[in-house]
Amino acid sequence: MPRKKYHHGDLKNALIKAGVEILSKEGVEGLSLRKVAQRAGVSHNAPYSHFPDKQSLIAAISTEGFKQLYEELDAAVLSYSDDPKRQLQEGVWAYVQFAMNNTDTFKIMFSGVLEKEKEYPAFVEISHQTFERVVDVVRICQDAGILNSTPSEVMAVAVWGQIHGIISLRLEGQLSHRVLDRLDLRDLVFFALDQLIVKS
Amino acid sequence: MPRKKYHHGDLKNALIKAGVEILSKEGVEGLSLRKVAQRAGVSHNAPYSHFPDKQSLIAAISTEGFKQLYEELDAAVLSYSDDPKRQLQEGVWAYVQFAMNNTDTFKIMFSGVLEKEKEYPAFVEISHQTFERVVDVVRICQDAGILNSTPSEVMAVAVWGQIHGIISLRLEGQLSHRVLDRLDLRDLVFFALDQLIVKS
DNA sequence: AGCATCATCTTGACACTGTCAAGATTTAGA
DNA sequence: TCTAAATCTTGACAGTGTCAAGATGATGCT
Repeated sequence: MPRKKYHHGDLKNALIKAGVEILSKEGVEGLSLRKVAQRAGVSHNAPYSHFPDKQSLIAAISTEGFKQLYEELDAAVLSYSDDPKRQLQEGVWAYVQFAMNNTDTFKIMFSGVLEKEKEYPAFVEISHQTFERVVDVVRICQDAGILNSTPSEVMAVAVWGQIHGIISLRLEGQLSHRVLDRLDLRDLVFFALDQLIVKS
Repeated sequence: MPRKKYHHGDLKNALIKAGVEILSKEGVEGLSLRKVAQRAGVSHNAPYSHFPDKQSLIAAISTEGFKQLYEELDAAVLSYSDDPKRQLQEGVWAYVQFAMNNTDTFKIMFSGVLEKEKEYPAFVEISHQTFERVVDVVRICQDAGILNSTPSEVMAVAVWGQIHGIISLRLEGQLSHRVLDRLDLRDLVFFALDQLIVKS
């Protein structure tokens, strides 16, 4: 494999991977360009050959996160292609699990650090693509009559926002014990989702 | 007023105010202890007489943000005390407006920087209090039959999560133009809220 | 082949950050 | 008034992102 070349071979990806690792071990606070470089075994300025600045590295990490999220979401949805409601539920649950298992990557993906002036087209594309996947599922559920027949994108925002909000509040520690003692996260999310589903 | 005393008189509050100002002018990135101190007209280490570290200042700023949010929420709700649905809608709208008008304060309040090991009791209290206010409104709506009669706290999480998620995605630039071109934010939020309301 | 160009990586420097230690100054309490 | 505490300043340190300049290796042209 491409280890030990002394133009390293595949920095950029090594840097992204190192970033993800630091993120999961030390959290968002501990993520610094210099530590990423050190962990990849290069000097503190090597990253600048591949990323113009720190934000670009973060964008790349976020992009990678979205790719993983997309795949897990897609896999979950495909597993129940004969049952629209189950498809919606398991897709949502995949989203929640991704957030819980990759807390800090998830936070960085939605940390508002991105998209100020710059564009990061790869990031924009995969996040759009992910949203489109949600729209797909919503459309299927609308066709099956378990979601209101509003424009699918609008309904998708309602669904996505619902879940994203709950998981965000959860990660913040903002969810009251009086709630979490009563229901575990899966039940809570499914309850919230049920509120959006038209009663048969 | 307490200006010009040379033990300054009321640093701590001056620091918090300075922090809020920097936050609104330079964003989260631009918020540093030293800049806060400079803006308050004291040396770079003066803040340490009032806050043990930067996180504590952030906690104080967040606490102040929650107080303001609580008041605006409360005022909106009280304005329509004869109409439960309107009460819910305008409360929600106050939440959204606060987020849009105080973008960076809002982000810091929910930035996950808080509540790691330390406690910040004032912050915890006002955020709990705010949540309780939401529960109140939810309970009123349940009594009026426009929200499902589930445990109020659980239903409140569904409502709060819904709105919080949409506004978070909005602040991230994650809301597709295909949605925002069709509906403005108020209509979008109200549509999402309507999905939670039982059809009469 | 040899050579020049270019990408990649290193070294060194700079301003800025959060935080600690020590000292100065003001206020408050006996 | 005198002492102790609270408040604020000065100075230092390691860590940060980023710029500039140089070294090192790979690539491609002749």
